[in-house]
Amino acid sequence: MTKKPADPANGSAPAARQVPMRDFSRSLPMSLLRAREAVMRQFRPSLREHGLTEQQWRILRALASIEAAEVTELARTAFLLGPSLSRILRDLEARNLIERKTAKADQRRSMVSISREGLKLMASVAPTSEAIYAEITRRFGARKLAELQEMLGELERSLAGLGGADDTLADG
Amino acid sequence: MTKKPADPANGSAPAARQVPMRDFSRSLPMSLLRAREAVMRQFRPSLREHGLTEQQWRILRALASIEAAEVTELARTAFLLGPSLSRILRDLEARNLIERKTAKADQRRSMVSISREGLKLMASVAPTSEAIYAEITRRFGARKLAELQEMLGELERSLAGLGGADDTLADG
DNA sequence: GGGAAATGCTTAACATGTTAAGTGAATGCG
DNA sequence: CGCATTCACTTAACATGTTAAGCATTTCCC
Repeated sequence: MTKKPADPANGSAPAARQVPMRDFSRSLPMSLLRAREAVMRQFRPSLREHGLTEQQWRILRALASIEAAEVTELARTAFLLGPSLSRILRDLEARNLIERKTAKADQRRSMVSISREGLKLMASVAPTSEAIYAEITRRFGARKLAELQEMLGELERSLAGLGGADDTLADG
Repeated sequence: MTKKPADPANGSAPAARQVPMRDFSRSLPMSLLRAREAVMRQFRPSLREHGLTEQQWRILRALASIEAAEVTELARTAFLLGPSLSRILRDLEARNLIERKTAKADQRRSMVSISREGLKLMASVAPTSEAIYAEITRRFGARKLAELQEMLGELERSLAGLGGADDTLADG
């Protein structure tokens, strides 16, 4: 199998490269996607055993660290879009893992917090999760991991304010 | 509002950190997700104007560079799961952007290739796409970009063979 | 005060991610 | 040959991503 398509030294390229574009497999989005998938592949089975998806786990973690939050704030913290979060909160509430109550001062807002049961679930998942993270750190190297995170942060910052079209977000 | 929750210097932390775990916002999956989103945010509007999703674009690019491929090979190249690819190919075929024909030697396999119309569409999208990529490269720095991609590749390799549970993939 | 605009959240609609099951075709092997 | 197994791909079912509407509530401002 060891087949290497799109070899630039190919004397008679059999029809490839019909549109002028950089090599597909080396695009930044692909690199990021593949790397992330390699990481998440490690966590998914453990989460699944506890009946949690990656996003549900993100929400519980976010809630456990900030006590209570409005939906919009939670969306920003867990990096989820409003509609996704809305659905997930509905399900987590039905499973009694979170609690909601509308704010007194502003009927539009609802405060979300993790329930006692949610905390118990977290406590049962956290050890495995931390162990996996430790193994990843060990394999890749703690220093390199820190460097990588730094670069990812820089990339994010360098693209901030290059808004993707019609948006006027700019945030606060 | 420049609010910084989970401040470690907070004299009377109001209930946070109820489960022992590293800081949520600094997890590797989150960093990768945020970085990728920052990048994709740049491309999506342009793709959308041409009626393409990110994944559809990936498939067209993959096909344009390798001429024709079996579905499974295409899934690996475009980094998509079988079911996703199956759906997308159905739609792309209905839009006459790709062509399919079952292999003679093995009726199970189907060979997929990009159509003339698909190539035209690609040609109309590629310039904008390349320009966006160039701007990203300019902002972040070409050298740093190469470094980042190298690290991402290393991360992926260092986690290969740490299979996510019951799998016996190991591939070839 | 009162209506237009903004805000916070939810629903809707369509596309993909993820896992499991299904279908038809090819292979292995007794 | 016959049949269980494997293989390539598709369908199905549920969850999330993404964009656009919808619905209260609140704020702005005359």
